[in-house]
Amino acid sequence: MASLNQTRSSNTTTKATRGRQKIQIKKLENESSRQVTFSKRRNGLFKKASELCILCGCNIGIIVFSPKGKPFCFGHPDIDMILERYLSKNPNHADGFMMSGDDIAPCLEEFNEESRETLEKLEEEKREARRSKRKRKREK
Amino acid sequence: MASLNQTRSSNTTTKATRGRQKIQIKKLENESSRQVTFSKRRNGLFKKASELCILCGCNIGIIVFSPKGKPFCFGHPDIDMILERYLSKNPNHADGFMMSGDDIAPCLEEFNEESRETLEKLEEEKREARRSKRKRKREK
DNA sequence: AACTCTATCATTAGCGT
DNA sequence: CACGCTAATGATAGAGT
Repeated sequence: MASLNQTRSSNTTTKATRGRQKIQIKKLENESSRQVTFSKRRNGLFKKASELCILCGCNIGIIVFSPKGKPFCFGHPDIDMILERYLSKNPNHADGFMMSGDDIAPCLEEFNEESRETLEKLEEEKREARRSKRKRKREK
Repeated sequence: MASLNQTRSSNTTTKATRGRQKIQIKKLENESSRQVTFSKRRNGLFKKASELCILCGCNIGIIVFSPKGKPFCFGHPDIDMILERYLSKNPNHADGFMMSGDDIAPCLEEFNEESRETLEKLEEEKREARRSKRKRKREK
């Protein structure tokens, strides 16, 4: 049974599209693609939130200010209940788990190429390690 | 070139794992798997939010109350700024775009098997239509 | 600007540790 | 209970309409 894995090798067959391409997580400078991405990903985010609510029976509130400053909200059961509950429970915002966006990804302002590249190199190494591990496993 | 698509037919080769399985978006009744899913998906949600912030330069605040009532927050630049901005801009919560979780997916309480199945049948038909369309295209 | 489409990348269900 | 893994599902970049 011949390996058919690396068919699609190239040049004669033209693909319909290049499909999804990998992107860097950095500010989109092109105005219109930023707008498109904003819509798509905002929808994706709200969908994820909705699934989490249903799967785990939890309550979630999300407020998004678009680049232009327009607010978009998601809430289950509804955003105001979430806010009330949050504000009454955390009058001084003391307890509970708190995460700033900067914890996961560097802040926009402080973001620099070097640290991004370092992070990516690490991720790529991880993927590579995984790949070769899988390969070795198959060869056993 | 023989079709290799339906290899993996079965019984001799044992896979390491069954991999990710499709699930219904309905409340997880098993306590521990609900807890695991909650952690995983909450992290996923925060990551998505963080990427959206960076890509589009927008501000996002998220408040999640776990099934047990513990609050988890995400905020860029930080949750309190988002809340202040939201509350001052929308003192009576009138303008802006608002979405309840129920708009995307049926509310937990009102969720019934029948409507879920209907929705799924529709999705499946959509997928099927897409598949056959693709096939026809290939045959041209 | 909101849709569709496809190829590709990213997330995660179900197990093990 | 938080992590690691693999195979699968799910999200989406880029292009077209």
